[in-house]
Amino acid sequence: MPELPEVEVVRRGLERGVAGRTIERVEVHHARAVRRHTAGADDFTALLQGRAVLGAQRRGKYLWLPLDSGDALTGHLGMSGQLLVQPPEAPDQTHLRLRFTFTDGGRELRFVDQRTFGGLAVVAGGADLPGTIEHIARDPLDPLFDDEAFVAGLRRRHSGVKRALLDQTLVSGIGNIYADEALWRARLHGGRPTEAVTRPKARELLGHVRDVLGESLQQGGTSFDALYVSTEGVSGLFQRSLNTYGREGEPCGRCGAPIRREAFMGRSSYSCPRCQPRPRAPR
DNA sequence: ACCCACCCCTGGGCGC
DNA sequence: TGCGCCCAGGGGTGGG
Repeated sequence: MPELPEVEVVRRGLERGVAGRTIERVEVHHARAVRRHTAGADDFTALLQGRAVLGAQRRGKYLWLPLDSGDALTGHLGMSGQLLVQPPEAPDQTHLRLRFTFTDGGRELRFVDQRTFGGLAVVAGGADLPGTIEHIARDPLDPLFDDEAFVAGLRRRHSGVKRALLDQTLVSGIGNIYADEALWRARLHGGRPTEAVTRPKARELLGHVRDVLGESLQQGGTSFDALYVSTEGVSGLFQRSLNTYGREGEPCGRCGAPIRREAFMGRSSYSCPRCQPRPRAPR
């Protein structure tokens, strides 16, 4: 599951469901799920068994569980990953990749991932901020996010606004859905050159990003289908509030013009052709 | 710096 | 029914 609201929903579920518990056993059902743990699956399990989970942290779309060893169990959900907290008797999911049982004999943690773009790894000494995640910027809901640094960084770039929003080293947590939604609110086409975005407009855009992420989080995130669920298997509701994403041909909620879809970076961008006019030389 | 093409996968929907 | 496309909230890499 991809973007910040959905990942934050999962983080909260992990905080409630596994923090304070001690891992008893780890089962690797699919090697790809631990491919980022370069020392291999056996090393992965050895570093986890008997370790207590101290909490659940997030940076952008990356998650990590600090352990009492000082290491961190890091994870990224990719396009279709789920971290579920399930009773041991619950039947195995079709795409169950990893299972973690706990010494208290309670609910298991399961990593389920249809497309296997996601994965977990143990990062040595990474309890505070795993080294593999250091390159990720803070997200706009992070109290330490620096608004003015974002505004300056955006305007310093030579790129398109949407590319910049999707660049996790500039600002994290934004993916295809929330980039399109924030751009619609800001009446900006994603191809607008970043240099041409005024300081006030950049601040306004950031405000819309923050709003849309926050509103979605309150709704439990966006769930078009059963792939995007909380640790309890619950779907979010924000798809009802989307203004552009996935709504090609439907009327813009502001002006009524049919929402357009354009190819972008091998995927799709949705925007209002009237509220978000294409720049002369889109990027 | 930046951009692109391409890689990693599975499955659902669609046209034929 | 089945096949071949296209599409999907991710990121990383290597070459230009």
